[in-house]
Amino acid sequence: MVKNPMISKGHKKIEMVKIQNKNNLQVTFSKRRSGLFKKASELCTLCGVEIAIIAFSPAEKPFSFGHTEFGAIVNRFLTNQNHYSSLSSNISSTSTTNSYGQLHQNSDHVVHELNAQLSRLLSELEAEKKKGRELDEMRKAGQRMWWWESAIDELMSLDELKQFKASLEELKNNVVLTRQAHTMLNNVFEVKPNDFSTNKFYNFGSGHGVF
Amino acid sequence: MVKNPMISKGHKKIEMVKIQNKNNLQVTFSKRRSGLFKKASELCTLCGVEIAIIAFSPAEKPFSFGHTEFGAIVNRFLTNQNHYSSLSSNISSTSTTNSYGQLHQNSDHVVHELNAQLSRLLSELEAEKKKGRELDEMRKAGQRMWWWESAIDELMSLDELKQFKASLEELKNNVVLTRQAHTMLNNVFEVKPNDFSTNKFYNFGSGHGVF
DNA sequence: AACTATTTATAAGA
DNA sequence: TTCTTATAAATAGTT
Repeated sequence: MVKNPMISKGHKKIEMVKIQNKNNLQVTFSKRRSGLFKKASELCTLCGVEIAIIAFSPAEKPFSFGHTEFGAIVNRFLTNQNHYSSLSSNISSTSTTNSYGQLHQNSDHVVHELNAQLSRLLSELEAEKKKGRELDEMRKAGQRMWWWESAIDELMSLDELKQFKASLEELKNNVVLTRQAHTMLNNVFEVKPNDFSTNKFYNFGSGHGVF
Repeated sequence: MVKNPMISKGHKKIEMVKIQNKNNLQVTFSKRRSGLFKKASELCTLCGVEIAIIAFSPAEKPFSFGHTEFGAIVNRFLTNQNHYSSLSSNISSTSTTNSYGQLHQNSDHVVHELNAQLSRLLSELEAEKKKGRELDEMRKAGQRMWWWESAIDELMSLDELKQFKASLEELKNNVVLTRQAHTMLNNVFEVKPNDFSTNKFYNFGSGHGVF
């Protein structure tokens, strides 16, 4: 439309193939990740829905968009496995700091995310009142932000989850059990779906530590 | 078609608040979800990174964007628990029908639980990528599509995971064990982080079924 | 990090 | 639902 001596200073359409130049790739990732999270935030606000995103950067660093409880569930699971002190303290003390640190570097998007946070807070609070427990835990932990954008320290606990699973496999394959234990193991490993609401062995419906 | 040359038929800037009109909200959700997933797809292609998204529609229906392995890992986990016939078949055949009802009944918890699932699965995915084996299996299995967009039937197996976990808790609390079993159970429930690479009990590094 | 030409997304209407 | 189109928003290349 505008014709002047400085033609085509704007961008060109880019081919949809992996960017080879490392620097361009990093810049594009940052820009587009920000754009993606902004879009997600807007969609959450406009439609009142839940969205969670995990994106692994070219440097394999995980970035996420979502609810604070996202990582807290994993934390709670690990806590239930009796190593609360080593993991939970680490998570709660570092995630908040890192979240804010990263967020300050992206004030434009913080505005959007906080807007989404605020608009959703009211309706979220109502739902939480009915439930109560988990959100109270989060509040006590001081994690009051709804939306965050940061590397996910919590995900680094994957190794523990893998080890837990491996332990279960070993248990299944090798343990010598009493008859009672054998029955229970059968329940564990050959459980049938949709038939447990009245079975006392499976009534752990506290709402905590689902997995 | 054009009927009036310059009348404002185009869109207007919209306020970033929740849309009240149900119909508009649904339309906007669909459009923007598509846009979000497209952006994610482009980011994946351009930067060669992994991204996964879960978005819950206004009707609490889960939509996801991610790698095909996303759901495959869940199935693999369940399969490894030796109830393949009862669970996997159920998942593939009935979850589509039954799952939505379950979601409606426990949407709050499901959101949190799915988030936890997502975090684990993506971490798992990251681990798998480094090893490469699972990806190769998927390719050989003919699942060559990178990206998909659909309701997540695989995640509807969450109830089974909960029951599995509950069973483990019961086992931990009540089983009468041999010394060997007791040792193994201690390993399972009191496992210490980052200390298992040399422990034979935890050497299941086949690349399969990490969690 | 900021700028801007251009592409892309999308709100409203058909 | 899908298509169209005016306009808003995102962004590639540059400074």
